[in-house]
Amino acid sequence: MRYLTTLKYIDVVAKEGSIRKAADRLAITSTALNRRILAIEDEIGHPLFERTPSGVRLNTAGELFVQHIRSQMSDVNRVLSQISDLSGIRRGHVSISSGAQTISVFLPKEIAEYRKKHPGVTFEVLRQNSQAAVESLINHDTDTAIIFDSILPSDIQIVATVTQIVQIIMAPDHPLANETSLRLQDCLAWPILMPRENEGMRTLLNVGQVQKATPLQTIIEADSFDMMANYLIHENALGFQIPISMSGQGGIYSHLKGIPIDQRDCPSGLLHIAQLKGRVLPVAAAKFQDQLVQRLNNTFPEDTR
Amino acid sequence: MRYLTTLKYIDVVAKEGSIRKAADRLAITSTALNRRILAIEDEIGHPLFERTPSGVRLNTAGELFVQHIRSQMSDVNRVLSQISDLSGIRRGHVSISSGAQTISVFLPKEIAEYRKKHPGVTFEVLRQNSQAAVESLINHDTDTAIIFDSILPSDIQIVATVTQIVQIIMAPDHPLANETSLRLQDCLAWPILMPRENEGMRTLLNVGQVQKATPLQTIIEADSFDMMANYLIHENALGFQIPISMSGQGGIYSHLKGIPIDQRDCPSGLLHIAQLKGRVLPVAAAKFQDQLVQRLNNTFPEDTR
DNA sequence: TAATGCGGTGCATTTTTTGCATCGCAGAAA
DNA sequence: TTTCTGCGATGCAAAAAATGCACCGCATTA
Repeated sequence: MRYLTTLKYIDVVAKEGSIRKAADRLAITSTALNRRILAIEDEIGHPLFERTPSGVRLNTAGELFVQHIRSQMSDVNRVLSQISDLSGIRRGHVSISSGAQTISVFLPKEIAEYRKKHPGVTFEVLRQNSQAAVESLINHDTDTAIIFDSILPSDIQIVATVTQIVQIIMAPDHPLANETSLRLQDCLAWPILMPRENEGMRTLLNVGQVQKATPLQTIIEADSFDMMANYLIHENALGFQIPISMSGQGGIYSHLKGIPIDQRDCPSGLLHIAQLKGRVLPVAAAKFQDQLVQRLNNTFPEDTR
Repeated sequence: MRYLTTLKYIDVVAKEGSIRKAADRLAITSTALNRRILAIEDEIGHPLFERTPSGVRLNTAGELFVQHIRSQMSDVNRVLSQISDLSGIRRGHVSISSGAQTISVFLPKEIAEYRKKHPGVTFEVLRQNSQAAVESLINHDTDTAIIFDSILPSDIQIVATVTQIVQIIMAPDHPLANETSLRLQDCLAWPILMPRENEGMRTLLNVGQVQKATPLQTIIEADSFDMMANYLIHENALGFQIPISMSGQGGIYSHLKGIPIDQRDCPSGLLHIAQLKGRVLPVAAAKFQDQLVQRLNNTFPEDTR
């Protein structure tokens, strides 16, 4: 969209923090870019950037304006995708934030299913913790997010929620593999693979650990659930995962056994599908989100919404 | 805003229904305008207008796009007004739809009071029936609307509501002027000034008239309440008005007596302050709307919200 | 103190936009 | 029917705007 170039430029400058760097990225001269910015500041009658010796930084007016720009640009995309939808082209692009828990098993399955119906739609998947995911939603960098157990700010709209009991995962020949429920005490004797601090699941586990003062033998802290799952093949250790990632065939988790932790030791978490409040999603994103919501609700109907 | 010119042009063409007429209004050549439109249609990859021998008309894609344009433009205005607000300039523009009942007494008082605090703010007041008011809100032609007794569609957000009992108004020396409440039967002997059919108040009056089969002697039907009020000075007739217009000193209504109609004969109506759902109003408009809402709630606290 | 990297500016060049004259076309009017 | 009018589209030259180049002043850094 040609008429949006200036806006796009401003956005890039804001992100790069420097006119010259932005110009470089946009493949134009810094002077051209500089002048566009001066021109629009003049038009607005108020500077958008603070000039510092090392570059530029948005001032308050700039913050307001850039926020507006981002919402405009994503709205244009929405309208354009609606328009292409009219001609039956059914193309589009969906951009998703996902936590580490859901990204490797659940999401690929869903995307594949969606693309069977709409092969023209492309995807972008970002693995982000909940804070980053929220930020991406606000910046219109992503359309929808799958966020595990985090309190979300009020400008984020929760579209669906399911409860997920934390499970202890292990190799199928592990001595504990035949239990139907485990307490944290049962795990003391075994090496533990622990999700890192900024993962939502860690918060849940901390509850039990702190309350019971259970000194788990954490041997690896990682932010990759896949890495931990793969490790379980090699050492008789214990890891954690939520049911949504255990379900379905294929992938590393199907070779592992998952046993729920007793609720007294570890509360169950909430898995949310969320989007920016008030935002109208592009057709493709909206439909994909619908699919996610339906899938969650069908797979975990016991949920207390 | 320079980068919005093309969008503005499209909007005008859509409204005029003809490229040449729009070009005329925009003070450019039809060819320049035509080419801008062709260019953007090309960019979108889909025509926005249907070409007819007598001009152009929006197609579905165009409808979508124009709707988007309007929301963009009003959003830009909002952001700009927020930005000027930063520099303490406090300028802005408020655009209001009002029904005939409130436009001549209530609104001027409120606007004057607002402008005492914010002299930089300009106003635009449109006298419209409820359908037109709703349409104006949807098109972003007005920011806020005062609508009397109408069922509003779901894309309109009601910000405040007060109940308004219909009053019979008359000259202060009228034989009925000392009653505290009147029934429609009491009015049969007098000439009646009746609001026109498309006014909300007329609907309320019809209820009583039809139910009771009371043959009121309507001598004048008018869509101007001021005209009717002024008429009462010259002939001992009866008119109708709602309390909000009777309150306050000054103006024609302060010389008239208003007596509520018995609720059995005429239901009371609802006066709404409304805006487009989901729209973030410019600062000036939002503050003015706040003032209206507060005024209504303070003046008519008995309201059942 | 020299060097580096930043935003801003004057000027020639390139690209885009505009206006004029004109075409083809489809209803309206004669 | 034919003529006429008003519509959007297009070729071409003129006007306007955006761009790139060379360069400035300035503050920080080595």
